Amino acid sequence: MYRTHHCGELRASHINKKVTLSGWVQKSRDKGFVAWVDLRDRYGITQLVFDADRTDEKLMEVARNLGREYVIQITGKVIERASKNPNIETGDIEILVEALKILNPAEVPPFTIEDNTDGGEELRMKYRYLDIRRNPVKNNLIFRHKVTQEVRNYLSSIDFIEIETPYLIKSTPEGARDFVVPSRMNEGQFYALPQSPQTFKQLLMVGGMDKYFQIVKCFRDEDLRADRQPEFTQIDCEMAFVQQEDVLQSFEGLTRHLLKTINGVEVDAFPRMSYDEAMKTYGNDKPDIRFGMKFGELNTMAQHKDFNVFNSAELVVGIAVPGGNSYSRKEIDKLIDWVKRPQIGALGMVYVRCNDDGTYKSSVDKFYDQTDLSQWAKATNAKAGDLICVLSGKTSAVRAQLSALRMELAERLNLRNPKEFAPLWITDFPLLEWDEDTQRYHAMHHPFTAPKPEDIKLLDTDPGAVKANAYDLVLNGNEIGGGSIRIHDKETQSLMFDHLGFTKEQAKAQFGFLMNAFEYGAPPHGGIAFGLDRLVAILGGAETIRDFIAFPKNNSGRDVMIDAPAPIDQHQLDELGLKIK
RNA sequence: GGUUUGGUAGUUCAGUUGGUUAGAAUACCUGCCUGUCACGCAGGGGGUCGCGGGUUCGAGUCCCGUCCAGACCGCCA
Repeated sequence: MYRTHHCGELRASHINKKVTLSGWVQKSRDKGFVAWVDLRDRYGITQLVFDADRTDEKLMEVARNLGREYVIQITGKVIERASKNPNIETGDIEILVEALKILNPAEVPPFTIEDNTDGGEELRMKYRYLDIRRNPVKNNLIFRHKVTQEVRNYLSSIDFIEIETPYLIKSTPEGARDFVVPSRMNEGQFYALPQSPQTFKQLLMVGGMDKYFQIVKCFRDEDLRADRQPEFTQIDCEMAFVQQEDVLQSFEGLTRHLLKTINGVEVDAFPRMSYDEAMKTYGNDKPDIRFGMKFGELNTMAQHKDFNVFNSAELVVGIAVPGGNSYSRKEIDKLIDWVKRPQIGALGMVYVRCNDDGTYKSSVDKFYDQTDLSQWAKATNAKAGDLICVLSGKTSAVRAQLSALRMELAERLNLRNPKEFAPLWITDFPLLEWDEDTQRYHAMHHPFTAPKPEDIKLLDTDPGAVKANAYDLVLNGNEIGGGSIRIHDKETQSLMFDHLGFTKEQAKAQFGFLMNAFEYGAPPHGGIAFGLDRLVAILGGAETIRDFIAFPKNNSGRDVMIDAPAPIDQHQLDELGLKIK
């Protein structure tokens, strides 16, 4: 037997008990007359004591030579500490060791296994198995387990069934790039890994499994970010015989359950906002509504003077920065430089200082008087002491720029409190989106999303104006879930493929199985998928999802621990009938 | 594909205007220490300054190229 107890459970009530513990050497402190060793496992730390008076001389010598991260097993007696440590759970007791066995010695680890490690990101990823021994990483993985367990509990309690769908499926041209897998038995042919189990869950609805969910890996071969991995986990869900309202209610329930059980937070009914309103008010389809700084559109009150920059702009829009009037000229110039960075791309920024005496001082005083500026202040909801930042230009670009500025300023002003949770439904997304590169419309969500019935007539005349029964769930400025009511009849589906530029033959080749299924009694259905990694990170109050993934990939999609991806043998290539150029 | 920041001891970093033998902290090793728990004290070892080229009397420092890593833009139905 390797252990009778774990390293986090012994208390004063165990005094005089003989116990066996196994774990890793966290640290030893040798005072000469006495030496202590902190023994660590997943559950905590227990102090071992070796004492010149009470410990055998040979054992004392072994204890002195233990290195960090040695795996050892000890047997000894639980005794009361002469000086207690109130900072740890087991701080009242220690183990007077009688026998010690080194189960496995260890090299000195490349970084310290402590909460505040000295190791950098890259090194920790290379030795992720050591990183996982550290509390912050370990606790994040346990946290993730709790979240997934609550998801399964809740969805099961309302009759959802978890069903696995295949990983080796077919590549489709729409959407993200696929990861492809060559087939040895079918030379020259390829599977693709799913970007989501979308069509399979719809087929499960046709199959009568009217409430399905799955916690499932999905794969997208696109460039990475701090919150994006090439393989990621979704909580994928679908329901039959439902309208949009049913889906929103069910998954508002799930989200509320998670906030309550995981974070102990009770949230009121989630507010809802149309896509158009979100874009107009926040310049963004995933607004963080924990703070204000709403957009004020200024076209009517800024395009009547000789300021050509504004007069020629499609949109003039501003936000009020709380307390921003205290910024120095230099700080404002820096802000202007910030929005002019290529990543943001604004050509410039007009600002208005809102003085405490109710007057205004702007960078465009040559063109606008106090009356104009006071109207701007009203439109942006600016108070005395604020700073109004105004951008202008093409609508879509300006909204993106001002939205980026809004988030940056909120970050600087500490308005993004990770302990506060502000969920928000965004509804009524456009069905289609114009793509400049390919000069055609693309599905904004995916090609199975149902147009709003009343908008179908617009498909031929004004495709961009057609709205869909599609929705996103936004939490603190992050899209944590998105879904839609799906098309469930063959006619509408083939109409959609038409508008997306598929020929009849292409549609049949790609999605014939789905069109066929729709001929055999497909029920009305819809669903949603949550990004689990991101959801867990946000509930955990962190911004980077890598901290909540046991073995994540780096910025260039590499696993630096196993050094993947890697070339394969010529033999393997030959078997697969592949040739590297 | 683009913009940008970085790469110096095991690790995290400093290194000024180009100038003597490249430093600190921590980790590691040795010794001391009668209750430590971020133990303390004394001492010690440890460097291809990412790589290649160039400018210069002289390059960690300047220039060019390249590799690697991070953040962001494009991309992510």
